[in-house]
Amino acid sequence: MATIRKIAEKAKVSIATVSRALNDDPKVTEETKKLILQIANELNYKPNIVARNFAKKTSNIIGLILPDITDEFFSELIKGVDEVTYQHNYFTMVISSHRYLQLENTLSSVLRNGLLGGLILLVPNISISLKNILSQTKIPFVLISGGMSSTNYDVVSVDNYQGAYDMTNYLIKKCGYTKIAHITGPTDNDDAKIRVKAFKDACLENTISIQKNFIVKGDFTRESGLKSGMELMSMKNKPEVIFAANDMMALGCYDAAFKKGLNIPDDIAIVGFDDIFVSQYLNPPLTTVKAQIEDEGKKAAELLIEKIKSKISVNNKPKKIKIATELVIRNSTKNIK
Amino acid sequence: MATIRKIAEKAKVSIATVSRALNDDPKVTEETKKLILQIANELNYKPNIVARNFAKKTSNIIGLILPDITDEFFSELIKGVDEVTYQHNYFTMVISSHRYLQLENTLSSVLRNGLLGGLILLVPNISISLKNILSQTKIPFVLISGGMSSTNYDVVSVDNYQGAYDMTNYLIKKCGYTKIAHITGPTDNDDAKIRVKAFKDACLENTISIQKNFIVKGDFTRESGLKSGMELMSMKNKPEVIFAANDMMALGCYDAAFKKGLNIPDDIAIVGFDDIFVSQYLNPPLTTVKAQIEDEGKKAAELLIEKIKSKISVNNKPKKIKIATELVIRNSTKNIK
DNA sequence: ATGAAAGCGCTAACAT
DNA sequence: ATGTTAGCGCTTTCAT
Repeated sequence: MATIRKIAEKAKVSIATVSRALNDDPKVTEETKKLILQIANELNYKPNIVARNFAKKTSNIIGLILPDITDEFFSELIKGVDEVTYQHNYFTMVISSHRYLQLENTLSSVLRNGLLGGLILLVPNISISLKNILSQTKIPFVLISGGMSSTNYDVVSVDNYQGAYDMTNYLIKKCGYTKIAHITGPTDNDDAKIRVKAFKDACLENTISIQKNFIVKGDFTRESGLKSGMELMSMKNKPEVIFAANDMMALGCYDAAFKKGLNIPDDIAIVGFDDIFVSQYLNPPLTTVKAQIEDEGKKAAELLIEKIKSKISVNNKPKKIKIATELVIRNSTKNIK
Repeated sequence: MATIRKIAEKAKVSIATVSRALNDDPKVTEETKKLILQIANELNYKPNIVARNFAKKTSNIIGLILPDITDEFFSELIKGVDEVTYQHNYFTMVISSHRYLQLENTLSSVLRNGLLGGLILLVPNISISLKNILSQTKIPFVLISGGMSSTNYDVVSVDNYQGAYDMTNYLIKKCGYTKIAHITGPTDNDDAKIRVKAFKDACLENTISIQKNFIVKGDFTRESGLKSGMELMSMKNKPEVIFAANDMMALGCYDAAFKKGLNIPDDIAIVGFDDIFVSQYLNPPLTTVKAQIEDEGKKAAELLIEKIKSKISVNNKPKKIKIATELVIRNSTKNIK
């Protein structure tokens, strides 16, 4: 395997010059640079990245920590991240926070083993223990998380508020619904929290009163959608439409409607959030909120690399990037005005 | 940041001893080992993996090279791989072979930059140029690929033959269809090739004659499924059932049936291969062939790690692992006997 | 059982 | 503009 030493010998220069030439140092003559590059090419030289990272005490590997679940949009997210890291000559390392190990453990080992030059962290919320760990690390990171609240971190997030707000508004203003239920996500999930908030705000601003029992708890799974959907559909005075905090739960509501023998949208309308692949194929196709997840990955990676490259401006204000959402109107709702 | 040197000082031993203790070398006294471990713990020492890999000229990072497309099962595959690499103290690095760069370029840089200790490679087929590159590398690898033909490589593959054979058999024997069409995948895709082969074999063995124009080319996309489906459904003497080589194309056939005003399965039956998430939600739910993709990832990773750890037995026969498939009977076919 | 020292391939002062 | 050299943190001979 060719090393800079071999190149140096062949070119009759020092390894330092070779290193400089390879790194395009302007202090090297064009002539020698050309020679060295040519020899490197002949020898089919590939720099040893491990040695380089080790010597520079940096790393061009970016970690992407994902929860230990399979989610449809992970591959989109990975793709987005990888696309921009790749363009900047970084590598992407996908790391699951495994069930046996809490996120905290995964993090604290990964943050200090020298492997990573930066970190993108997908978390349901920004907990105290997370803050503790993150406060100890020197490597740049950005969070992907639903809430971007008051933290000091750089975070990119789907614009949950706008998305849920628009949807609720659409339900009220365009469709004319007044009896609107909401199935929430997990209580510790920031995306979910913000979606309820926006839902409530939109109702209030349209002077739609929110029945307490029209807001029921879910956990983002299809099963919980089924369960909560059943609950809602069994009420004597049932809602006209159910806004599930994500599409998977909307799916569960479809199951519930089927069980109840209710027609969508005539007997009960259903909408979701996410626009997962299946949603367009449901019967009827699901009205939902779509976010560009690949874009979220890209934005996170861009922000991270910017942070890495400008270590100076570490005291910049934390950046909060929102990924725009868009309403996808299909046939699970109708105009009842 | 604590290093072995600091630990050595505190423990009043040499760094060599610390290194040994940390690596559980039996030559170190239990006593000193205990002391060193305790100090390491106090200092919150984390080994620098980059330094270790560099010194040992090995790497505990396993590369997983994926094509530059988003596919639903990538995240399952990644999960499977990561689960076992993690258990063996390896990391998983996901690498897309980017569109600008051919797989060959991605590979040849990644194979020699020292970053990876092993490689899992997902490829549509095993081309000559791929063989050329792989023949030059010293790092252990395993392929995930449809065909496992005559190559000298370790490869894990979905059992395409059995899956497609079973499906065809089911169509003939259980349902009683005799006019069966097949939409193939891309011509250079080994999974696709084997599926056609199995389809033909099963027809022949059941003395079902195969009309030439009943085998039409597709490319695994929904659009091609629509196109080929239209073609098939427009024939004066159209097939009773279409076996699409994957679910995405079956989806396209659903679109075609809709356009043609044909009822599934009464006017035309449709089956697929893969069992992607959406298939169960189609109307009617799609009969298809399912493979455990997460398992495929696990198997690939296990095989790779086995290879890495037993560098000696490099001359072993290449292993060929098949991931079992299972028929998922839903309602896009019916008994016409 | 432990220590001394070389070295992995590269970068980055510091000379010249 | 180029060379010399130390050193990144660790493993691994080779001594002892």
